Amino acid sequence: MEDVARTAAVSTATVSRVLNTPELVAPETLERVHKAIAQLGYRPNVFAQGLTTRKSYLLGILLPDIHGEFYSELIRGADAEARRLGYSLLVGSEGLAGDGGGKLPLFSSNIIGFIAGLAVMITEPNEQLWAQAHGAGLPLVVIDETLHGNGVDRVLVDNRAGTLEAMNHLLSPAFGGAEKPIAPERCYFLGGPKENFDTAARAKVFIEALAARGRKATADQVRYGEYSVEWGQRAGEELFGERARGAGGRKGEGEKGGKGERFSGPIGVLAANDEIAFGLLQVAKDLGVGVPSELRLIGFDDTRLASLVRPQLSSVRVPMAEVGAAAVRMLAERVQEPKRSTTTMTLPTRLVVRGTSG
Amino acid sequence: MEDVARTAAVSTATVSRVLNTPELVAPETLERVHKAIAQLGYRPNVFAQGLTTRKSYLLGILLPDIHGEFYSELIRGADAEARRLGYSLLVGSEGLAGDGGGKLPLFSSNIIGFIAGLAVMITEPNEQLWAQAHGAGLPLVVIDETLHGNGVDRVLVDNRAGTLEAMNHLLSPAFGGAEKPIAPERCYFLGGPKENFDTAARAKVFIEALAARGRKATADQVRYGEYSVEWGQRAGEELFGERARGAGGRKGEGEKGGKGERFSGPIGVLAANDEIAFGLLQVAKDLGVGVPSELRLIGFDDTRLASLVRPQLSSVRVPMAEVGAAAVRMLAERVQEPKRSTTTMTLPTRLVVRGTSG
DNA sequence: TTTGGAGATGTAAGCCCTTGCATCATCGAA
DNA sequence: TTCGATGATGCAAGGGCTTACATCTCCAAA
Repeated sequence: MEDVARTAAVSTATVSRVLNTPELVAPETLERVHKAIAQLGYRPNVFAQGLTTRKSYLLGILLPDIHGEFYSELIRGADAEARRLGYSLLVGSEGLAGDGGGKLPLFSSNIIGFIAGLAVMITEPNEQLWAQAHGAGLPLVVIDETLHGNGVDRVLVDNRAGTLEAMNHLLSPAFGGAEKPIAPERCYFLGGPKENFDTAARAKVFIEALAARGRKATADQVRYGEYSVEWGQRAGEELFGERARGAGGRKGEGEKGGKGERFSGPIGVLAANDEIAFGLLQVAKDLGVGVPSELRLIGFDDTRLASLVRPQLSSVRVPMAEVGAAAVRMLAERVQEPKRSTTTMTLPTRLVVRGTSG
Repeated sequence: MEDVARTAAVSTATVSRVLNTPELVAPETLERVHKAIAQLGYRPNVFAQGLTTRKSYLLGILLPDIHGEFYSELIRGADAEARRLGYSLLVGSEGLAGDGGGKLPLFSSNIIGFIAGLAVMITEPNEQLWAQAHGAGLPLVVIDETLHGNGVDRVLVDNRAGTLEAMNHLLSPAFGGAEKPIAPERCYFLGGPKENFDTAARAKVFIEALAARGRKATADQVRYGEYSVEWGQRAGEELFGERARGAGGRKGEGEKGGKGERFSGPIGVLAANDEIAFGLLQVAKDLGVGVPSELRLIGFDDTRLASLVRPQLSSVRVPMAEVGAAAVRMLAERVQEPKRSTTTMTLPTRLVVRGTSG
């Protein structure tokens, strides 16, 4: 910087001003300094800058995982917004941390000091992280969980509306009566992990929707597993296995409702994400179960997967990119204005009807 | 830091030593200082640290995209290795940058100064980036391209071996003669973008493999598109559309080899990645093309997708996580020892045979 | 007893910027 | 002509840490 100053015959203060507040510098000086900078290839030292300004343009985002369409899209939205606002985004994930033995910090402490704020999507309770970050006085935004009271900015997804819409689609006569509704006792919910916030919220609404039609959901109807294709497949095998047996198929032990059940009407399944639905769909096809004639299936998230499979998957659209973007935006606002009152933002969901639900 | 020093009745230098070179500090002092640190909740200022040590524990990795199993896995491997080595990883991508209008830097210049080194996987030539990063004197590792001569550390994937193995599998009698080989003129290569390094390398070997069997590959047999399911689908429709027409199907214009060709034996397809293969497979099923009886299909990368679809996809395994890890490792080594001679590392590939290739 | 060296700690310079305040030149208004 | 604004620039004080070098203790060897 001194070299630049000397070359341009100004003081280092002026060089700094050229970079930070050019409107305070005389035009010809500006040009001279710019020339010197270019000529010497000068790049300001970000550490020194950080040291004096105590500002950082790095935001962090912590996700349960980075795999899959869902998180990719979320990251994309978050990153785009961060760039737009002049920040960079550092992505960490539990999945990544876990590789090292489960005890690694989600961000190495090396990095935490660089970060101006942190958006956290920890879908299962994680008090330790919470305490650590909150204790460090780091601006925080929580994605998609309602934990921790109201002392924090939050971005939520309207699980209720989306699930309700899906259930209505399965359980109610369609407009004009073109489709027959599914009987409440023939509806299933295939969740992710039971403790997962989204799964819990969606299961709750599923149960309520059945209750509203006078059916108390059995444990059988609400199944928990994980957010994976494999679990969807397993669940499908169980489900269709049971029904096949029930219909007088193999083993001949009609322990479930007796023969003929399979053909007494289609079953309806709401999956907690598209991966689960995908797995289920695959098994259905393998077993020759007609979709949507015998199985009406709705996924969740409306990831790319939904339109890639055949028949295309009906799914509750969750605006993943917007979630990421909103989180970053809120975070940036809080970073710039640490004492503004906390906000909660709820993003809408909506059912996208495709082939698997008739 | 001064507070800590005062509390522990030592100088700031000793506090610093406690943190950086504890072996130089007397045990009881060590304990006293640690206690003071804990009590005061002291956290060193990373900017000041960076300013004095001129070291950073941030590595960057630049990818064409972050979507999809391939890059997720690559990132996972890179991140795990970075953590293991005490670094953190910052991920950037062309896809992300593109969101902002295509002209955004892949990393905002805010951040570039924080980074100790950069791993770049730019699958298509990008001189500008190259010049920028290299000019800044930033340690660099190039992933999966052979551009830029030998002046750089590189991580490569053995496209040749994998492609060759796949082609042998398609074109040669299987061990024991259980499977019939595909005729060379009935083999197709479905590439990604023509300029893409990997696609180019694989296409080259594909052509060579045919040549070795006396068949000069036609433009028809080597098709370029993009690395997407959609392109796989489109390619499939073209391919089977042609053959159906050729077989005297619709339109009746036998412009391709006359009727009966469809049944004169199966065709073989090598896709440049699993997504393309997935799209093709889907269309094949839609059109009632038997797999593997009429279509023998091999994908590339062996992503999770390959074992999720039915029938499961034969695919050339590319060790994605290892590629990421190797890149980070090389980068860290170069950061620590800037003038060591450059290395090129080639990671092995191998064919994983599953249902789609018989 | 003296002395050299090892071990522990302190002193202070330096890393590279930003920015409040001081200085200086210029110019229009009184 | 003088004076107060105004605009442009310089001066220098930090900001929090690391580390070469200096200092001081203590102990073993001479």
